Parts: sequence; C-alpha cells; structure tokens
Amino acid sequence: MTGSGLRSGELADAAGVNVQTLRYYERRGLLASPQRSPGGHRLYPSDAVTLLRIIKTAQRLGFTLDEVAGLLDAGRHRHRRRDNGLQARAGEKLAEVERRLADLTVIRDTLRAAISAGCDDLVACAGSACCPLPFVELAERTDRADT
Amino acid sequence: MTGSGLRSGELADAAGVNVQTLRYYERRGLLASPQRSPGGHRLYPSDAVTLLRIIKTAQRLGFTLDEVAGLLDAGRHRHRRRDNGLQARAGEKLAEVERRLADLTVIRDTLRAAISAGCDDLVACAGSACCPLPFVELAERTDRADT
DNA sequence: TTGCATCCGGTACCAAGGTACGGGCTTACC
DNA sequence: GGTAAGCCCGTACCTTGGTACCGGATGCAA
Repeated sequence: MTGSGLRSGELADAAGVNVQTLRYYERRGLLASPQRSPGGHRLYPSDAVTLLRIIKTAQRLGFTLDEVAGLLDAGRHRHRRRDNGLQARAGEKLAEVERRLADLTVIRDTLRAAISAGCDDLVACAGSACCPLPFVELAERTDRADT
Repeated sequence: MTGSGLRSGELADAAGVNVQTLRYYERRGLLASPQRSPGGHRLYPSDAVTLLRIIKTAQRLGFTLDEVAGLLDAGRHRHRRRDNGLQARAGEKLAEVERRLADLTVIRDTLRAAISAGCDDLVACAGSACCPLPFVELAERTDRADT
C-alpha cells in the first residue's frame, strides 16, 4: 500500500538527491529518523519531500547544513528571542553575501586590470612597478575567490 | 652569515605563511626544492619571498594551487601557444568570477526579498504561496553560495 | 519460493588547502 | 660544550557536503 510511506529510494528520487544523502542528513540531524518497516527499512512521510526542498533552498541561499538545521529547529520550538529566527539569520547571511560580493568585485576588477594591462607573466609582473596586480597589499588577505 | 639564504622559519615569517605550508607547496610543485645546509636544513634564496607573494596574489584572484603552478610553469618555459599564458587564464578566471557574481547577486536579492516579506519560518513559508523563497525552482540548481 | 531490486549499517574516500604531531637531528648562541 | 630553538620527515587530521563500497538482510512480484 502506498499510504505506508516513501522508501528511501523513492524519496531520494522525488527530491533529486542521492539515497546516501538521506542517511547523511539523518546523521546530521536535518531529517528525523523516520519510521521503519518490520524489517528495518525506512518509511518516510510524504512531506519529507517538502522538507528536502526546504533544505536545498536554504543551502542554495548560502546556509551551511548546520545553519539549516538551526533554522529548522528555530521554526519547530518557537524559541525565537528575536535574534534566532529566519529574519535575523537571513540578515546575517545577507551581510555575509554582500561582503563576498564586494570582495569578488575587487577580484573581478583586478583581473580586468591585469588583462587590460597585458600582463602575461606573473614573475615578470611582480618585478615591474607598473603591473596592476597587488602583490603586496593582497598578500595579507587570507580569503580566496572561492570562499 | 646572512648571505647563505633564508631558513624555512625565516621565509615563512617573511611571507606570512606557516612553515608547514612551505613544505606543502614544495610537495605540490609550487616551490622548487631549495638548497640544503650540510645538515639537511632548507636554505631558500631571498627571492622566494617574492615567489610566495606571487602565489598568494594569484590565489587571492581565485586561482587554485594547481592553476597557480600552471601559471608559474607557463611563465618559465615559454610554451605559451596563445591559450596558455596568463592573459588567457585570467580571461577564463574572470568569466568564472563573473558567473559567481551573477549567482551571488541572485542569492542576495532572494535574501532581501525574504527579509522584506517578513519570512520567519522556512516550513511555514514552504506551505504558503506568497513566500518569495524559490522552493521549487532552486531545488534544481546544484551549486551553493560558497562555491 | 525464487529471484532481483532495494535497503541496511559501517566504513572509507573525494576535493582543497592546509595544519598538527611525534621522534629525532641540526644550528646558533653563550 | 651545553642547551634551547629550530628543523627534518612521515603521517594523520581538519573542514564541508556528500559519495562509494561492502557483505548481508529485506521487500515485492511472479
């Protein structure tokens, strides 16, 4: 009978994730341990698909899995003391994304400048005063373009 | 005598990196194996500081260590067949950074919309038609905000 | 009841860029 | 010469978000 729940493969297919990912999310606390069949197979309620979509959306917005778990928790027990809800966390994440955007913009502009200047050899550039690449200043910054 | 070269700790301090990182870069092929003292200690030429700055700058511009190694190689043996030099690679990296910027911009706008709309619970949002969070569309995209 | 697809738990592995640890040797300074 | 700091190498570990593999058990349909 179809009313008894989704098997892990069915849920994975429906949500577009790997079966292993479901078990991983369960370990990480994002998915509650579902009911089991008498033989021990997981049986998920059908709204688990929605939950997975929520997780994927939040992840897409830049939240880590730990943060997603926190967001889901915050929604469940209404512990929200004004600094705990989605609003607050989205605000922080927005600030983070904006910092990252500003940083990437600097990187983009620097790459453009290097291309315009015709730089074609890093070592030669480092020795010439007219190269736009910031060999000294940027050496201090620790974050990279893919962070 | 100071003319004999920098010891690994001195170079690491001068370049602002960890001593272990020097050995790591050597393994990765970014730093050539330096001369050794009679007892086996590394002795770097003083321009190794510049090389490390170059590496850090390229990294900062979004190149991976493998890519940095390629850039340095391309500069050394003049193998450049027009698609191999810094110009070409910077062009590709620029395109990559621009894609990332566009993507982050979408994320930023979505976060702003969620904040404006007053969303404060992901699960509730997923159930309401008026929430600006793209639970369906974005579920398809595999890349996340930190990629 | 047989056979095949699926699922189980546990563990290992992947990328990327390092960082840490341990046991033992070298170097530098007094 | 003594002592402390520094360095050697090899190896293990870290983060994040999964993915792969294994031997064995289960579910389901014919």
